[in-house]
Amino acid sequence: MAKRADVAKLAGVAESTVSYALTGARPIAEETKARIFKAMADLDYRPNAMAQALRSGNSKMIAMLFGDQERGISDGDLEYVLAAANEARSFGYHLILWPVRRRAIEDVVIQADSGLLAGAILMEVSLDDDRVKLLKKHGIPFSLIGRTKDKADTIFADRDFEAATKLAIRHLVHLGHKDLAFLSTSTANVVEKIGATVRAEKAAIAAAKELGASLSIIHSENSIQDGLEAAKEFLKKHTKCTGVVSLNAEGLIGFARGLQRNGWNIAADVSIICISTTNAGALAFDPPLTTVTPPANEIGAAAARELIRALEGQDDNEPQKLFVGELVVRESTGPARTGKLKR
Amino acid sequence: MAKRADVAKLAGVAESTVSYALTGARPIAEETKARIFKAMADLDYRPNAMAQALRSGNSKMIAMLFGDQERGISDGDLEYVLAAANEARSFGYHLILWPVRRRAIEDVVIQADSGLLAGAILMEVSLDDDRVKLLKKHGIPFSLIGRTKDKADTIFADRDFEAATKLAIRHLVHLGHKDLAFLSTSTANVVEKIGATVRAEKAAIAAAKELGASLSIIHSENSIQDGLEAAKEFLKKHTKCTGVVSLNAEGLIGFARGLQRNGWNIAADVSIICISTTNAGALAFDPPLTTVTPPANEIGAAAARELIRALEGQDDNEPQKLFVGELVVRESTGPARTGKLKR
DNA sequence: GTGAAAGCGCTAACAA
DNA sequence: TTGTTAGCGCTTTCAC
Repeated sequence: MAKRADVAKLAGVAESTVSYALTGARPIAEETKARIFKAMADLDYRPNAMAQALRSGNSKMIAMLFGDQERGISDGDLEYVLAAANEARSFGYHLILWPVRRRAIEDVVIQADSGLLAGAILMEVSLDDDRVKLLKKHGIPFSLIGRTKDKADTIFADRDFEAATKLAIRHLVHLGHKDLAFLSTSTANVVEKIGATVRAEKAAIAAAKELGASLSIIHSENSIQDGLEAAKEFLKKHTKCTGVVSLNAEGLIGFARGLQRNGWNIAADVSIICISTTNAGALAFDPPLTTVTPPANEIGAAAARELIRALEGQDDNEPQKLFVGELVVRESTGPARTGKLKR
Repeated sequence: MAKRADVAKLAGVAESTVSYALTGARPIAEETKARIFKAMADLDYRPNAMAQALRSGNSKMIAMLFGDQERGISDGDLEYVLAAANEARSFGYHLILWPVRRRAIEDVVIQADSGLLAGAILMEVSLDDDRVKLLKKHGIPFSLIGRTKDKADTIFADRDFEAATKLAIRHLVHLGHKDLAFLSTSTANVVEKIGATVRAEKAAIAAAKELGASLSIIHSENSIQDGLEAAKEFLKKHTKCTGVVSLNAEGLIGFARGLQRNGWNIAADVSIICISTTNAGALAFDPPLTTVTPPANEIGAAAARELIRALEGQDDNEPQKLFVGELVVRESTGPARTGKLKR
């Protein structure tokens, strides 16, 4: 593989001149530049990435910290990761996918200290996240998908749960629904509270109040089995609710199934809208699910982009961005029932 | 950040001695070694990864080439990727997630030439894959998830479609099914034939023959909509079939829905088994789907492991591995119906 | 059992 | 506008 020195020799210039021609950090005579580029092409020259990284101190690698072990992986996750990888590539950066248990973050710190990592992106951020503290303490640049409670000096891309939830609730209210339920994971006994859960619930309560609807909270783990249980609870205590907003995607599969098994008709008897499933997941439902779809692409891309901008010392950044997502009306929502259940 | 020279000075030895203490490539007096490690600990020393890579010519980075744009991403994909990333980490390697259109592979070659990449893992391999040829031509080490037609000198981890399909068909035959259908994507007009499609269909035909069942092939794109169409075709032409084996995961959602809408009872009227969905996907079905689940974890890990072994010149490798997957009997299969349909 | 020194390929301060 | 040179931090050959 040809190197800088070979190019310089062939072009009849100094090695540094080749460097400057490449970076443009110094004016080079057009004619010289042409000779240099010709030489590079002739030799099929590729700058050595490791040498550049060593010399410049920037590896152009960012790690995407993926906490699998804890709560399993969900359909949507890949979209965030790919979006971040794509965005990183477009800036000449590379995304290292790093599966890491919450407690094994030290490993990442070590690799950052070793110069391998320029920065990191964290997913599944909890409101009071030890990992964030550790990265801050070690001065490792990072961005979040999600956000902590204290968000000063933090780069993040997260969902605007206030707006997303309001979009969902307003859709139902416009359809004439007055009594709503909100299906979500409980945060009561969890030490590491995920921001999404806490914020979405708070936002749902506020939006319902503002839009003049009643709201019952149904807490249930995000699994099909637990969703079935939640349906039982709903059938016992919340039958006057005609509209359900769900933050649980997996759980909603069980929840809807539970209602259907009891003879309920989705849309006709009860409207259901999910604010956290992918479009593919929504279409797998029968009937297809109305959603406020998380803009995973935009969020993943923003997390990568803003981290890279910070790494490069850009000043035109918007380090804290919120994304709402789009209301996609499919067939699981309809006008509030007025008479009896259709069962 | 402390470097080798600092450690050497503190331990009162030469820089090279520190290196040898670390690699063990040369005998070092126990007492010296102890002093060195003490110094490293005191200074919280981390070897510089970039310097090591530059000097040794091994970046310890492997790229996972993820061809998104073409056929969309599916639920199971993340599992392969994470497994590979995990396995790579356990060898001290890093997995770069590289979203790349089929035609943009040159980009990867460039980065390999630049010393950034030690090797690559390819997914969604077609029987006659240009990318494989290109990587071979450029001498870039790689492994495949899937395999090409000509598999000489190629490292791969793939599914054993013969065995997996036979497992599925045998399960049905044991339940008394004699007339089966196989649901899969057509390969007729596709230039880049994905190995899975071709091999699974061939294997299904062979297994049915061997086990004494008839087999109708139903070709349908792998989408819910096309699955619904396939169900119509099934209801028109294949009503004597009592068992269906599907290679399409997404498409099967539509297919099953189409049958159910027509009053068919899954399991009672027709048994359905899928050989390509995740366990999570199987549970989202109603009734839960019997599957021969692809061992994505094992396959992803093997692809990474064998590539790394080859990179390190190990000789105890098994570069070509096939994985069957496990038959998980859930509720979508049952004894073949004898009398009328239950509709 | 240990040390000295050359150099991997590139960048940037200094010099002209 | 261009050239010279000193390293970035590590490995490894050669020498003792």
